[in-house]
Amino acid sequence: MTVRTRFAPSPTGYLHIGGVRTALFCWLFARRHGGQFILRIDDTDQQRNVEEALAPILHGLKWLGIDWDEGPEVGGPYAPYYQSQRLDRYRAAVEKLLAGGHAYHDYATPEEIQAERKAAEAEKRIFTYSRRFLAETPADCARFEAEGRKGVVRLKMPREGKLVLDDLVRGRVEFNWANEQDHVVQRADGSCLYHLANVVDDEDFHISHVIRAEEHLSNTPRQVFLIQALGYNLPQYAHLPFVAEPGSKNKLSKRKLDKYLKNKDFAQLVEHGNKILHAIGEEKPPELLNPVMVDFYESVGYLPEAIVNYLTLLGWSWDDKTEQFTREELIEKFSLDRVNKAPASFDPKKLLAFQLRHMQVLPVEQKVPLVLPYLQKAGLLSEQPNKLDFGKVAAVVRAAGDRIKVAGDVLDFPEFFVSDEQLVVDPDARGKAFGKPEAVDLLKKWLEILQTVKPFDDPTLEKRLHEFVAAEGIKIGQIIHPLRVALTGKAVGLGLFDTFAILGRLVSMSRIKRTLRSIESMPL
RNA sequence: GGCCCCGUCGUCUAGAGGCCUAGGACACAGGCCUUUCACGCCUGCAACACGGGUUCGAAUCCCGUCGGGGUCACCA
Repeated sequence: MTVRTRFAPSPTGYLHIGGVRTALFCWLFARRHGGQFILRIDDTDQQRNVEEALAPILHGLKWLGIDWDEGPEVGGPYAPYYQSQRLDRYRAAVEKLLAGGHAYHDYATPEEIQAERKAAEAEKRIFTYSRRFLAETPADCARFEAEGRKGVVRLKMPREGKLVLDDLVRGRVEFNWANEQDHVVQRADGSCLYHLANVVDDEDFHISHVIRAEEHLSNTPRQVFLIQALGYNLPQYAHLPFVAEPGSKNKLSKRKLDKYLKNKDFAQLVEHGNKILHAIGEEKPPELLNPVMVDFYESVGYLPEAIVNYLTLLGWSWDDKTEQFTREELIEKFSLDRVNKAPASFDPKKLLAFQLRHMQVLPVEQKVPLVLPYLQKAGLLSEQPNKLDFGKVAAVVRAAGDRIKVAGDVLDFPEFFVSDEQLVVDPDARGKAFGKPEAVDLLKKWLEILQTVKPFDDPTLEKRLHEFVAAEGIKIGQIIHPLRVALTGKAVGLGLFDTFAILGRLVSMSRIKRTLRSIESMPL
């Protein structure tokens, strides 16, 4: 049997982190078994512009490398893949249901149904529709319609027996048919409902494995009924636990950002992203700067590999120690029977840890293009960088090493890309570094030496500074800290000798001189 | 509330009757390295929800309790 899985987003304008996780598992499973992954668009009942609301979702999936074999943009043998274009299929299914006696026209008003439901609740018994407005013949229909009633089509659900389902992640699950309602499949206006559409499409697309979020588990009986009534093939089901809020078991939701911000780790994540977006002038309104959407991670410079790796490990594991996987390894190793049943809460700190690991394996040449756009958007690098610019960026990236965790972190080091005049000096750092009386004197002496350092590179500079320190009988910190502040305006940064080498002799010396002048004109 | 699902360190998880005085990772604390920061290294803290069974033996099987979540639409 060919494995065919599908992800069926509805066009909401953004890609939710929990949604991608589901898509990822579907994709991984299909790839693992050499099958197909299908993207279907659940756009029934969609008022807004579908293409517009779909674009960010497709973009997000592509960014993560989750490619689809059939669906929007690529088409496929069972097109169309938009539900809004398949309405005739659903209507045909309704006719078949009616013809087979598995559904009936019903003329009860929503209020009448509601009243029955209330009554059942009051008597503490399971609500079962009386079917008193059921119409099985054209004559019945005509009679109700003459009363001005509008008809819907309801499923004639079984009222006894049970459904036994073998779910690929949850194992055996049982439902009593008596608890199921006569669900509506076609509205009074003739349009069809999701569950019907869903089942028809899965059949039409030959979906072999329905892998979806746990919230659909309770919907499964009615879908199974539909499948059986229509004579379709029953797919295998796998209900995934959902991604939960940080530190809780509640489903992660994009609307509760305010609440999540009270979580320290989450607040830190947003703050980190905010800083980067601010620097590149792409600040977003708070509702769009939302780490619940994958777009956030792309815009601050996370690696898709890291997100994929982290998300896969959220609910799935390979063994008791391996955590870092490449995409290929994931495809090779993924299986549904190692998917956990309990919801897993999203941990921003751990995501960052995965990000670091994936950054660490990238050579400098691969990090440079990642980092370039951030420098350009921040106005620190020309749109058409020359060879020299590339060299400098590469040098900064190399020297920064693990300090650049996400691509946007390169903006922590603007000192290498601004002129002396533009250099921002942190007053605290300045005060601390030059508070010692000997600092100015040492800086002046070192400036003399600097002129003669040849070649002006890391090892030579280091050697000369150590000699200087020995000759002066000082501790290395006494000179290193003032120097760093003079060169970068900050107390923290790259290694001092890297800083010298990247800045070059000219800039280094001018920044030291500038600092000396500033101390003289504006003592501490 | 009915139905369904779930319940191992703060978090992600390993664990399919003895390998468990419960392992790994992130986080946290302390230390080391060091030129600041990041990285790295070492050490520590820390969990089988509870109660009954079954068994020579249970985190693992059964029952119950409690707790958490999902779902109950002419939404998807």
